[in-house]
Parts: sequence; C-alpha cells; structure tokens
Amino acid sequence: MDYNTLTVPQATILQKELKDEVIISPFHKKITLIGGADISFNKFSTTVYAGIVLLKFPELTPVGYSLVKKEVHFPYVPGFLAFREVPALLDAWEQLPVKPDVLVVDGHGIAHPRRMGIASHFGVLMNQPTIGSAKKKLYGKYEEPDLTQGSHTILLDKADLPLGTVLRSKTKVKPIFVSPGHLTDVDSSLKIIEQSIRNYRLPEPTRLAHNAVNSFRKGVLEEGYTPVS
DNA sequence: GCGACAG
DNA sequence: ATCTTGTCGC
Repeated sequence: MDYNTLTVPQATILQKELKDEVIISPFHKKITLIGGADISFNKFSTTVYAGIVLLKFPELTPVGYSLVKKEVHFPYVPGFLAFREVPALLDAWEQLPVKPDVLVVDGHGIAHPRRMGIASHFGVLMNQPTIGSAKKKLYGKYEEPDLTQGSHTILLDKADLPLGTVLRSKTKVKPIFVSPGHLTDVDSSLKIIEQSIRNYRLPEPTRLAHNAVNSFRKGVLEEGYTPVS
C-alpha cells in the first residue's frame, strides 16, 4: 500500500478499517528494552529523517540508533500524521537488530477522532506494543492537572470514555498527552511513561529519538543502525 | 457557520 | 515540524 498516492478520503477509510484491529489491554510483561520513535525534516522539503532509538529499561541508557532517510509526498493533515510518518518509521524498524518490548511514538495513540493515531497505526501494522506521547492535544476533553510533577487527569472522548492521560511530567511545565497505541491500555501506558521521565518534560525514548533525527538531518549522525559504544 | 487542529 | 535571541520567572 503506497501512502504517497492516497487521498484523505481514502486514508479515512483505511483508518476506519484498521481501527477494529487495535487491541487495548494491560501490558504487564517485564520491560528490559524500550524504544522511542520520531521524525525530523527541513521546512518545505519532501525528505524526512526518521529514527528509532533503543534504550535499556529501567536505566534508560541508549543502546543504539536506527536512522533512515525517505521521500514523502503525503502532506501533514491533522488526524493523518501516520500516512506521512509511518512509512519511514517502518524502514527504521526493520533495520533494528532487536525489537523493543514497547515502542513510544511521538504523537497520539487512540486519542484520535477515529482512535487511530500514529502510535496505534504503527502498532497494528507491526503487531507491536506501542504508546503515544504527544506535546499537544489532538482530540478529547480534559481538566487541567495540578502544576506539581506527576499530577494527571484523564483525557475523555465525547461519551466520557477514557482515551489517555494528561500528565504534568515536571513541575510547572505544559503537560504531555499519553495514550495507548496498541497492546497497552491507559493505565499501563501512563505507568511506563512515568518511569521514562528523567530531567526533562518529554520521556527519554522520544526525547532521545528527537535529538537523534535532528543530528542525522544536520549530518552529525549517519544513516543505518549504530550501536552505542 | 464557527472553532479545533498530533508533527 | 522548523526558523531563531533574548528574556522572564523560579
């Protein structure tokens, strides 16, 4: 399936089909390896730099970086981020020597109009446990959490069903939006993200992935899989 | 018709 | 998302 030639109406149909394959269930397996995925690109360019970082858990020390460059033509349309970023992430994924127990994707999971955010989309395609961690809300309603670190409220859909968590990852910073992608649920995704926060607002997996793809885009890091020495 | 709107 | 320097608040 070539996402580059899809129209938004066609992409909507695909999301509605994939939606039935998303599995929301508690994740209780022990985690020893966690991954972080993100994309970077130059404004107005069709080249995207994708990356997946592997980290030891619970230490959160980087183990390796998988970086790939790819051409994309699907535009950024709110609600359809997956059609723009998933293809490149799949390449980075296949390039990994070992797969992580759970992957944190920069974006939303089921906290989406059709419950098919990029984290759910990727998870279903790869049959892989995923969690969405976003910096802004896309869909849902919530009460602002207290300003102290760790405070959180629930992100709800129109029927008041839980979609995810609005988490104050650090004291007095804007909250982040955590939602299950695939093979995880609201509680376990929150627990895993809480254990992935260190000294910054964003969890280490996506924070390091973001740093990596930016370095890659600037030529500081090279394409391919690179183990950390 | 009017807001909202991941990256 | 990316482009950018200084500046404000704790």
